[in-house]
Amino acid sequence: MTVTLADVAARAQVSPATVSRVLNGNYPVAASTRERVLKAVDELDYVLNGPASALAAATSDLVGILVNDIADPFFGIMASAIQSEIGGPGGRAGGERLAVVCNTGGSPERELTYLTLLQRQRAAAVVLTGGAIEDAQHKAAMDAKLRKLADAGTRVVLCGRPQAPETGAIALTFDNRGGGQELTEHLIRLGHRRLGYIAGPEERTTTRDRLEGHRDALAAHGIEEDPRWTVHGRYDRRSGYEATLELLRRDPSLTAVVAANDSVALGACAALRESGRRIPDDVSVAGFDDLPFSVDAVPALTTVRLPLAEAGARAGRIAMGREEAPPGGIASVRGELMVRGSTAGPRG
Amino acid sequence: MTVTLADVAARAQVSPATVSRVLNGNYPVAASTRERVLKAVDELDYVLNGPASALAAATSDLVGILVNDIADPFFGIMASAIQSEIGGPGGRAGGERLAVVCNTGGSPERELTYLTLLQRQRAAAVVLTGGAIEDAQHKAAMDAKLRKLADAGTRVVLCGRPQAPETGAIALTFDNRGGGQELTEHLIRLGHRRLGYIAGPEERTTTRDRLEGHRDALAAHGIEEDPRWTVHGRYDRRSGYEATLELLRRDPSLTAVVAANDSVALGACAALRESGRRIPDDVSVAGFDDLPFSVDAVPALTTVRLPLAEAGARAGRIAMGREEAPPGGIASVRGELMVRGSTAGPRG
DNA sequence: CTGTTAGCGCCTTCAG
DNA sequence: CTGAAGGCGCTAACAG
Repeated sequence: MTVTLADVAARAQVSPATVSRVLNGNYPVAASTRERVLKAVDELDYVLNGPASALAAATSDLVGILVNDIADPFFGIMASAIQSEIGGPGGRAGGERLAVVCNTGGSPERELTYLTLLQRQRAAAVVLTGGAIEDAQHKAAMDAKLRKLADAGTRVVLCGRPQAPETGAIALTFDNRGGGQELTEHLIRLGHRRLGYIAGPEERTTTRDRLEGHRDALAAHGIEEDPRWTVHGRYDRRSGYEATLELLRRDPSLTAVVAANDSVALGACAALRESGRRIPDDVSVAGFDDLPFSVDAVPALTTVRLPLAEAGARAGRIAMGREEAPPGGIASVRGELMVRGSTAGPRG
Repeated sequence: MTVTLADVAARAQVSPATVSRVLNGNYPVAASTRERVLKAVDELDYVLNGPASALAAATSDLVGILVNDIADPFFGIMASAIQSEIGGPGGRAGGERLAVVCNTGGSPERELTYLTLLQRQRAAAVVLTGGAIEDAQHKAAMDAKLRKLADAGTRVVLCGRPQAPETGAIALTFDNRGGGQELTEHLIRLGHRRLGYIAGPEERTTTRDRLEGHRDALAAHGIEEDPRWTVHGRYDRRSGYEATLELLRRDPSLTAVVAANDSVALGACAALRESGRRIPDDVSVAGFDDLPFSVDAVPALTTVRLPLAEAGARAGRIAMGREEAPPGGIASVRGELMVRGSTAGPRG
């Protein structure tokens, strides 16, 4: 029914082993026999059986990519970059590798489940993107799982996620704290003293790091933070909208709103406008990430650009062993403050 | 070194066959033995070998998703929705299925290559998203490939892509033409007579359908189209920016610009503003898709909402055989005109 | 450079 | 309900 290696071998009048060799190209084969084999492959319309190949060779051409939300460009951009680097020569039979994108939705259980599934597939590598969940128990379970993956020969790379020592994983972390600090310092320099902060979900490293950076800046300038000025939400525009209304309710005199990311900032802008405030005349707004749409906001969003595509590409290369891991297995990737129209000095 | 089924069997004092049966849950097993097996699995920290399992059973738990660009929310949203529906019971050993997301970048070769790779993996299903490339030769190659996949038992579903008769694929198409027509009619009703159109890349069904809808509307209202009013570009904001400058150069008297999608529309807005035109006072702008950021544009974008998440979810269910295919194997999904602030009557 | 020989780890009839 | 046995399709030593 289905064509197998043996069929090709018979037609090309060689042994199955030879066919395997020309297909995998990892072994010397005479040009003439190779031709013959390729011809037979073509005539028979043969397609290698991946599972069988993976079983025999004890490796697969699958690379796992864990993301919180693939519909969010923040993750989409990284996933795309990772994917663009995992192909190329080196894989089995042709060198093309397949990206298995796993949408965890930020759920600890799904994260673990996907890792097990990837382990089951004997994935060649796994890249975990975005912040981690700050639950001690979950972290321990994750670390144990990552260690097992690494021990089984799967390369594990973290992209935009804090290092997990002792797991054998390579980490490319984002300097969220530094970026957050720079951003808030920018606002303080402009003269703001009453700053609202819309944080992401609690128990997330990204959320905490950015918030800590914000507080570092406030502290450095002797600004005492009012507890009313911080609200937690999700990383989407809807949440930014609602959180902003809440902030305005708590303290209508805020002159700036710093958002956990750009999507949240867009929601904040909408809420501010609806409440009759002008940006940046009445209230300044700042985001984080610098996603593609941020420059098109009106006014354009002041934000911290994270080199998502570059980091993803690098993570992909490291995962494939095509780039050396950074010294110590960890590298911090800095963000760049992008000052645009959404921030200005407070009125008066 | 690595734990196998046999190890688990030994520890649970049953045969490998029994272990396999409890793991796959497709066969009656006494509750007590099941307990014992599960306990052994747990104690040994056993993880099923996916490739071996797939080889023996001749099916896998992988589902392919082809997208043009995963960094684009248009595809990210569909991918996310598809993914959310492919899990659940029905798969091997636990019922979790893995989504293999393939970024084709709109390249015909990559599209074909990925399909072969998925075929090699014996994917359980494949969902192709977004418009197709309109090259006769490529189409023939694609159709042949889809047919082979279907014949091999892989369920093939098209989501937002025109039907491919004779391939055994189920199609959920978007009514791009109808949406395009409605959008332009809206502008015409507002009084516009000089409308620029920024089309997507040539040779794409989506591009052509939307453009044809636009022209249908013009024709229906007896508006003769000036060849200068149409420019082709890519589906990104940069392209929209450049195309708009080109349109303005060709005919500064345009009162409306219709863009191939929302990202292009954002770029158009930026170009118009930079050229000193107000939106919608001087020029109206319309997009397509209604991506999440479109409502946050200032002014908010008039566009055609495509139910991407719903369509993706449905495609996922059909791919998993959890929802019946539409009659005739094809269903057209309509868009909804979203009238917002970026369009208004022309001045004067 | 090429053929032979064993498995890789699991599933699935077939008996019992 | 459970065990035994064969094979899924391919690769990786070994020889030659």
